[in-house]
Amino acid sequence: MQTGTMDIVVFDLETTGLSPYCEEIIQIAGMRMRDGVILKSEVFETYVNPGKRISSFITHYTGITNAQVCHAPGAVQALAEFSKFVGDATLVAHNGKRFDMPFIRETCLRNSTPVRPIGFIDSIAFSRRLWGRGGGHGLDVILNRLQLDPQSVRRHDARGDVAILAEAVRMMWSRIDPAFLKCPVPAGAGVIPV
DNA sequence: GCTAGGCAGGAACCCCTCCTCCCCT
Repeated sequence: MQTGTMDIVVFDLETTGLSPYCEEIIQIAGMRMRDGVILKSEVFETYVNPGKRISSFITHYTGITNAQVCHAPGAVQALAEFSKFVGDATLVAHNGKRFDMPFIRETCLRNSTPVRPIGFIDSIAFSRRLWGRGGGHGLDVILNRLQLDPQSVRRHDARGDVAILAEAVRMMWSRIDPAFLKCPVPAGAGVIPV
């Protein structure tokens, strides 16, 4: 993060399943936001070859096929490129504390990839801060609360999810701290390849 | 329309453990 700026990268993973310990990443997308401004030209996106078959359930859920990932880089290369894109920015993902960050951590561990610490914010924290406990904090619930149209993007594709999540984060953040001077919710830490 | 793993947060209770629910693909 540069002095005087709040650089974050909103990101999303698609995977072959829910468990970080036995499933693999198949797509990564990221979008940079600086001081509350979404930099739509500063995007990262790649498919990832999982080294295993994508189940029909996941293809149906995400729209991602085996053909789309078969010539894509593997997780080690894809995560290394993502890490370059991220730089020193703080990562933001929805339910990332339980899903996306463990997926990166465990994927690096399995591949003996050296990692570095990186700041991380779970966007669920913005929702909890704004709307308390009732009603849930799933992405669709939040989009509905913010009157954002989920049909405007391809949901469950990392590129679509990250675009609409970035807008949701921008709106939630601005309702808490319109100046975007610092993160208004507790930030944690995760790891990303060196 | 469909599966399954981990775990935060709350309850009950004074420090842990158990329980339930959430949320991601």
